[in-house]
Amino acid sequence: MTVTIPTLSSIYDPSSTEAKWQKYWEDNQVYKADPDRGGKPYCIMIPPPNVTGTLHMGHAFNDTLIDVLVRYHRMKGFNTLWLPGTDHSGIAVQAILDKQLQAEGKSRYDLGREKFLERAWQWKAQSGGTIVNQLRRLGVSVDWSRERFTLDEGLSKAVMEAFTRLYESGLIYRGKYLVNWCPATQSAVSDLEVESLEVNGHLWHFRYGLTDGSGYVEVATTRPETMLGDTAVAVNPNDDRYKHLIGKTLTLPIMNREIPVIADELVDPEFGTGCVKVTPAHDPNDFEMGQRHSLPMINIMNKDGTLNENAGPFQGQDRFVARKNVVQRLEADSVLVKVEDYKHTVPYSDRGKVPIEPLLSTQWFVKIRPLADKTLEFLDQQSSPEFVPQRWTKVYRDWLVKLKDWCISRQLWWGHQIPAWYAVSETGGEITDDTPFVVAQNEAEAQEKADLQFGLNVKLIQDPDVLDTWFSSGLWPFSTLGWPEQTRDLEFYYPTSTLVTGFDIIFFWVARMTMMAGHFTNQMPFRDVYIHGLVLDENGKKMSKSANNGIDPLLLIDKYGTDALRYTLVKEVAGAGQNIRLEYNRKTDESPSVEASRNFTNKLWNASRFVMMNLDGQTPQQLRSPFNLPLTKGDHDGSEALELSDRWILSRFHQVVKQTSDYIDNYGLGEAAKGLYDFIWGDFCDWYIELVKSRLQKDAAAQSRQVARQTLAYVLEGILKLLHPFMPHITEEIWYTLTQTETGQILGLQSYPEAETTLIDTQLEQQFELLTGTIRTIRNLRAEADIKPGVKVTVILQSESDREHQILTTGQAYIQDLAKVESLTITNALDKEIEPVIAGVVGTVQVLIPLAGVIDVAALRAKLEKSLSKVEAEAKSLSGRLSNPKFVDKAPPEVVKGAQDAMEEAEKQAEILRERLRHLA
RNA sequence: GGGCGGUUAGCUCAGCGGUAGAGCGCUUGCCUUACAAGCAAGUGGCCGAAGGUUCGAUUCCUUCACCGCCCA
Repeated sequence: MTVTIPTLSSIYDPSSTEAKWQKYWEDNQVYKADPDRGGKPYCIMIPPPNVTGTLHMGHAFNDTLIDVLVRYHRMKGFNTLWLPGTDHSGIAVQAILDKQLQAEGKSRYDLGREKFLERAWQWKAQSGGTIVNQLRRLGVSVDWSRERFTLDEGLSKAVMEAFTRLYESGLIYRGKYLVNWCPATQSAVSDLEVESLEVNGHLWHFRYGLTDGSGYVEVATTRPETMLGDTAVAVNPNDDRYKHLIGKTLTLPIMNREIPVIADELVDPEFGTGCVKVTPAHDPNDFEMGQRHSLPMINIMNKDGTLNENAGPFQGQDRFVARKNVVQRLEADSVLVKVEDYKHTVPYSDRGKVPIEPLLSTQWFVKIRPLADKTLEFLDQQSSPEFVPQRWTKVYRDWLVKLKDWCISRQLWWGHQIPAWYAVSETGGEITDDTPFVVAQNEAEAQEKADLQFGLNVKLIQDPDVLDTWFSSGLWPFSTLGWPEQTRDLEFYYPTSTLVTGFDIIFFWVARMTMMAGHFTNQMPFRDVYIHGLVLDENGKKMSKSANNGIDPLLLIDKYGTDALRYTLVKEVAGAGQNIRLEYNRKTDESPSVEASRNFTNKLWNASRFVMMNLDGQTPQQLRSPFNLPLTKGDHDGSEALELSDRWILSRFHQVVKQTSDYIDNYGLGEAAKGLYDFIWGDFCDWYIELVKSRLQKDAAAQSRQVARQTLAYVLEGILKLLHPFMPHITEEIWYTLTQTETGQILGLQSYPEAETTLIDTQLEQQFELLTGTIRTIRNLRAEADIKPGVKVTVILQSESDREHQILTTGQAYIQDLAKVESLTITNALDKEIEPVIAGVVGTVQVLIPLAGVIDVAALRAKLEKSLSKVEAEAKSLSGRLSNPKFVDKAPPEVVKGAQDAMEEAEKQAEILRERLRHLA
């Protein structure tokens, strides 16, 4: 059977190729994992994007890095699973739906919970696939058969299980505490969903009179309306100014409530007047003081941010309207002392974009210390998980140390409804703070429990609230594998290998996963955490919806191809998890850096095209390797047919194989990508292919020609494998064409190249550098002398060194070929002076090109003088160093030797250049 | 206020004890039939500032300046 390798078109077109392979991989379930196939497990869970979101650059970056790791490990023989999925993102989705309803003049309460959720699922079905489909365009090698969603049946079961278990072990409780209330979404939010913003506000000072009429105290606040809920004024117990007031009472203006003066260490005597008003139901610090001193907690606010019946005359007013009115009233009552401009930070709701209101309400909490402490034990005693780069460990650790209880209830409908059922018949049909409840995994179980506890047929109502989305995301690494069932997947793939994520999500997600995993699985959910930076816009600014400065990855994919975008993102990531900046022109949607990667794909394409054109229709398998591995010393099994350039490229290739694996194994993905770029473009295309061209001509020696073809095919196939994790589509396409493989053979499932150290010859590589250096010098001279590219020249190479002489002789055909040299003389000494001549030097080789025509003597002299001064400066610096006895004594011998060699060479070069200048005179 | 990161060629960034690199840009030649999305040859930097350690500092330490991020 003869298969012929077709020629490729001269320009690579990514769009059709990428679509073709994406479809093929998915249709044929190429990346479906099977725990029973054996091998060592390698598993990564996707950081689940919001189900209704769209793909942004952050996803493209994150998923590309993961895909490189996953594809690499798969090719390295690991039993690999990359599991895709999405989360339901409670607040974000509900906000969108509420907005839609608002546009229709309705609210979710008009619809009712059931209808609302129907609508939510509809919307998820309709727009929810968007991001997943966009994900496909990145060419990710995920196992689609295992795709998960946080509201799936399985994951919901995991959530119920986790909740009930935590509750039963006393780690979840319901209680009345101050929470961060977002009046816009009308839900409690966690500490993390609060963002502190600096604002230019005011500090209002007013007086509270002593009840006994003996004077007054002055307090200051940035939120005057809260005075309506004041239940004390506090001073520092050591503050001599106010000691005598402790225990007395004040009359609260407007409300005419008698409130005590209390002493508390928390009060900073230096701040303001040293007296602070205490509003326990509306301020975190005051709340603590209120608890310490058993103060009444008066809530003056409704959930929508308006004041309630406890606000007296201001009932029904919005909090900001009330603020103005309260101030006006205080002024009218002559208790307002002054108003200062005051810069301070105000907590804002991340989602709702309005100021947070600390509000006293009954919520569900996770008792965090036991969970955090256990996680800290893993970190401190087992260094688990391991952070890359290491410095993030401290950020993670510090956060766990100071972590407080986690409010997990959200006053939303879209999410996992809290599995608590209230015996409302006990409290007149209403859920109150005191209504007894049972926690169970489902209603039937709850009824059973309740019947036992409260008597038969007690009327139950499930808690209307849902859980924080991060509660379910915290279970993601194991719930996706089937937990709480002991599934085969869980047994084999858990704990996962690496978590790849941005530093912005360490607190939100990473810590929650480690805490949940520590508690439920008694181990950390991943071995490593690979933290990467953010993709910044062309001005170095964080991309955000509000700044509207996002760069659409799909636009760049359309323009340059997925592989080009992927390669750009990976290449830039070098270094220690820094942010990367993406060059971008908003007017033209062009990106110079992605374009550079696109050019690289085209280079690879054309190099492959060249190779294939010269294989006479043979595949690499048919051609076989140019040698038989393993090569052992003294073996002559075909390797003697290898020419210098063959041995050189094979050495370089295996060097790069080693380097690439070393880098990837240590999360140096950017370095690996750049190394491949340099090898492919520099070594393979610029040198090897150029060197081999003459051997591929029809009239070349048959054996030499065959070995060149074998080497080309061998190295090209290796390149495709090495590059595949970074650029999966183009490499798959070329490999498919090159190997004329049987159906079902996929490059992504081939073995990654292993470094063959017997083929690495650093000495040979060094020698080769003299040849390339010589070629460069001749080219330089030609360019300087303005010799047309087509014109062949005569060159004399003179060196006293036997070593150099020998290398030049071995490679003389290369020099003649690549430097367009007609007649090449290699000599130890010049027997007669040749003039006119242009000259240069490389190593200690004198390079001479005699010219029949006129030479621009002045230009040549300038050039020689420039080279000379450079070389002299180098020689001087080196000799200075070498004449310093301290250097010779203390520096490592190889450094001293290196300096000596370099000085000798520099001096020799200087001598040659001076000689040439003399001749010019 | 506390912590972290950055400051290297015109631009975007590597390098991090032995005297500086890439891509893009720029200059000059080339349609040398794999590639003009290319080839070849060039140009371009007292490596933010000042001290210190060292035979030697862009690289390590200290201080400072500026930019950015996180936490209060």
